[in-house]
Amino acid sequence: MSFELSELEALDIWRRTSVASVRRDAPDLSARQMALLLTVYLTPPPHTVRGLSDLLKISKPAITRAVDRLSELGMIRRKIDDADRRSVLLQRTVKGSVFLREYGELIVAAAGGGDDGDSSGLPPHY
Amino acid sequence: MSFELSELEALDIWRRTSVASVRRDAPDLSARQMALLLTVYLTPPPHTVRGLSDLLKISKPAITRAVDRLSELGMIRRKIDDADRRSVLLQRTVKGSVFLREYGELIVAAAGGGDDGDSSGLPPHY
DNA sequence: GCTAAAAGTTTCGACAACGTAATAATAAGC
DNA sequence: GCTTATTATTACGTTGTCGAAACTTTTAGC
Repeated sequence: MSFELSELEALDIWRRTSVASVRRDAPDLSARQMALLLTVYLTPPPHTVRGLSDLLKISKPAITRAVDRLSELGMIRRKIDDADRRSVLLQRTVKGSVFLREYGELIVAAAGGGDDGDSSGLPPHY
Repeated sequence: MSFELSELEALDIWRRTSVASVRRDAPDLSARQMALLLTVYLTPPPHTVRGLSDLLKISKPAITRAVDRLSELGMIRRKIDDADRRSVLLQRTVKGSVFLREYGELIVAAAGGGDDGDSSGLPPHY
């Protein structure tokens, strides 16, 4: 039962974070794009299209498109690997760091704040 | 500094969950769709298009489209409000409950499991 | 060097989602 | 009851994304 509660709590933190992010007018990233972005920022390099394709079990063109999108948003950068010029290394950017830092703050606020305060972005009757 | 670590930990849990969900071939929901779905399931009804539009600060057509998509996936259901037949009440479905229950399990696993085991879906070299 | 393999991207037709504006359908004001 | 307001959806033109297959560039095999 405490396991049950824990799942519900986890989902509710996820909800508060998602709602706060959407309300902030943050870019409407898909689950794939978010998973890719987080992987590039939080796991050790190098990050290649092929590697991410295997990790996320998504086709390479889908990775290319996600990188296209995240590049347009300035959150990721392509760099040709000098050691193997077929490969493209995916690198972090300042803008992406800022975005994820703020996202982390949202999660922490959603987890720590509980249901008090205004941090959840919910109207009073909720 | 512990605050810093907490944010990083939070983001890493988010990463493991997102990666696991994508690898599972779960539907590639956008942040908006996920926020809408979680709100319908975790906050008290009634849930209307108008209400969600205000809550998420998104246009009503965008809500309608998100509901269209989630309805196609069988995760949500429309029901006309008998008290005010202009309004549409958004209701849960079995399929949506199952999806979110499993999602909650993914979060709990990502948070509790740490970096041991195979639950993160990461290849050995990560 | 020449062929085969590998890494990424592009192309294709099809579908999904955007914001704004226009349109049903219903309720409220008086 | 007739007008006005409200709720939700549809129409529109544009842009983003999909999987599968074709293509480009570079490396590896020998």
